[in-house]
Amino acid sequence: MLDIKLIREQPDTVKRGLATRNVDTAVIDEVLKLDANWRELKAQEETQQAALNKANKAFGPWMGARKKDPKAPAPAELTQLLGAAPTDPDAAKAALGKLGEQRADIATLADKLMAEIEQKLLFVPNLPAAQTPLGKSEDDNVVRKTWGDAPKFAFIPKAHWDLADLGNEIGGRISGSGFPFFRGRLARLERALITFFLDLHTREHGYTECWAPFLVREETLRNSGQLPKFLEEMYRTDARDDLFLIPTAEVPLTSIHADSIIPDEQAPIRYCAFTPCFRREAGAAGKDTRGILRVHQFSKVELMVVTTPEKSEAEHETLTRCAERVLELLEIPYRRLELCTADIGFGAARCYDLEVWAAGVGKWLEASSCSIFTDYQARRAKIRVKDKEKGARLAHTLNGSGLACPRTMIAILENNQTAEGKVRIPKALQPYYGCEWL
RNA sequence: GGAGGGGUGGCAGAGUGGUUGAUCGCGUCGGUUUCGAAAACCGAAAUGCCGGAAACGGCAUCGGGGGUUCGAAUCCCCCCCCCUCCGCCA
Repeated sequence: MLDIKLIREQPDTVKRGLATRNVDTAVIDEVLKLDANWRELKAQEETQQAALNKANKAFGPWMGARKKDPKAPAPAELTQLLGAAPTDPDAAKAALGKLGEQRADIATLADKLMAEIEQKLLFVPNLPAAQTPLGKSEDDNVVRKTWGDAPKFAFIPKAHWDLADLGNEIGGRISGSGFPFFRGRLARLERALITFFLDLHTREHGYTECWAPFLVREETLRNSGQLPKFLEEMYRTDARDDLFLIPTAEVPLTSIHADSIIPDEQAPIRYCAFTPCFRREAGAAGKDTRGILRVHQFSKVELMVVTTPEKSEAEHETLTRCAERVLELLEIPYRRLELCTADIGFGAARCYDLEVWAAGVGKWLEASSCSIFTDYQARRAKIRVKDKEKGARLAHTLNGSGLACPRTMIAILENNQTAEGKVRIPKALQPYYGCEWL
């Protein structure tokens, strides 16, 4: 969520930023209007409340005094608030009750306005960082680096669906399209990849391994920004439980420190977790659907970091490097794309996509997305850091895939194939897979 | 699923309708003392929102939401979480 104070103080900056993301900035003016209204009502409410509090505080002692002397005069606070000295406690009660109702009416209005403001802000994405390149569409993303060489073949390389049995028919029968069913070699390869990813990040990159729930509450998805905006993308259980299947481990990981304050010296806190990811892909029907290019359930090892605003920018690079390292060890050619303002994710301020080269389909495929959210998620999830001099302030969060299995698997299959249709397992993965050839 | 017990400040733990933002202890920070430290003593210390240049003032917060009341940490209702026992089950 964006900072309401920033919207108040620098509405034009906010609008400019949002405009670069192709967001209709009218919402900012609506929020400003509601906010001005809200503040006025809130001030009224609090003034009234302050007066009532004073009067009520004096009430008890008055009752006590009347026990000794039934003629004890009403305290000044009461007289002042009511305009005249009340004759007896019951009259005072009635009068105070009326004033209390008036206050409650104002409070109800104020609360309604605030709810409206929040409802609007929940649909407003983060502001892009200054470094994020301006752009109108994904075509304006910028290639920041390229690693490795695309393999050369003396034959026409096959697509992954022609190299191994993806089990799409079986999966389709038991769950529907977009649910591959691996048996034998690919199942083992999937497991090898997951273990390899986790071992690398926990042993060499300093991430704490997590095993998180795959079903979460609505509130948890709100914390990390998937809800309320992306409801259509989410699998949801029925009303008995009303839980959501996570679209990424980012969701449970981001909420680990929700509603809490972390001492600065503990930052950065780095987590990684394997989870399956569930996505309805509601808007993407028919696009890149062959093989396992786009599926409803896939495995992913996610990296997630909570840190201070001071350290977050450097951490973004570190995190991205951790993901790139996986690709380098697996000898997969990749490029780092910096997403432009039109293409960065909802909560992100800045984002690198790592795309792997897949020789069979002849495309760059997104295998990782490394984002810095600045305080956007932290504000929703109420994650703060605290330092003696700087006091408490919102934390910064980051996350990135390290990596997603299907796209990594596609690259391995397609890039390492031989003329005979065999696939060589990358050296670093061989101990995990158990042999050199698939 | 059934029965019971709990959720209070960084931790621990009082408080059952009226100056309680909340006793005491531990921990933390500052000071006195000391060559230095420990101990002792004195003192400080929550978060959010609104107003203010600031000092500061106001409001809110005792798991969350609603209610009763002039007034709620304290009474009532709903929800969530944790613990114990029973049942069921991988």
